[in-house]
Amino acid sequence: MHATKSFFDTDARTLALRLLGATLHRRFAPRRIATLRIVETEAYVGPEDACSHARNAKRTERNRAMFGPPGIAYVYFTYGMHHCFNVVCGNPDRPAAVLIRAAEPLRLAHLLRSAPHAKAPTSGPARLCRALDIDRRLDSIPLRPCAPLWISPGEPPRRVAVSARVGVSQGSAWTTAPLRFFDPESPWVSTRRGPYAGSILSDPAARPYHPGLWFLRSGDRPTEG
DNA sequence: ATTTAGATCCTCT
DNA sequence: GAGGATCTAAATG
Repeated sequence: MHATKSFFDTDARTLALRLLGATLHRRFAPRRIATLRIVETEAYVGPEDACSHARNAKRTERNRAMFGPPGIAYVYFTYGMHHCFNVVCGNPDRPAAVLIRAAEPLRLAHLLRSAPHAKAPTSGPARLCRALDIDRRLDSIPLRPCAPLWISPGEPPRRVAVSARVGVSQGSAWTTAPLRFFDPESPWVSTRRGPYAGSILSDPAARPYHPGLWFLRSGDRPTEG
């Protein structure tokens, strides 16, 4: 079983929630495929999102994958040394994507590459890409089975925690929008400090996405454990 | 345990 | 020429 087109063909917030617990497959060679459980995601919801690379629907050479069809990869390079991996969703008129921030290695973890002394080599978007050898060569590729990279549905986490997105530009309401999602029980989550501690999303299905500043009315409970 | 500075270069203005 | 959806090591309390 792999993710069908409709799995990705939805808004970014829905996909970010849907990807928690899903399985990420990285194919290094024909029979060398590492699998990981996705535990942390961020939604970049559309052209109105001031923190998105596709803000104002402005096309550039870098972000062109975000304007492509649902289910392709968007891999970008940043800070002179790091790559980050996103799953494209939405449609060409509403460029949107989900950043994969952390995953738990499940199988063939020995294939992963990491920094010499990294304790949590797949916790954090750039660490994950380093461990999985993801770079711009994989930008825009369709995420389908036997590709270098694909995703299959998995068991959702028991609970979902939500927080502001990490490291996004300051100065707009989008900076603090609750668009980062993670499994509060996973030790592989990248950070839980300060504003990123998160709060429990009591009923994800009951909080449908509405375009605009919907998140300003937020009533989630504080986390514990 | 928490904070800070530096790395490092591609992309866009 | 400036800044970035980050990370690490070093310094500080």
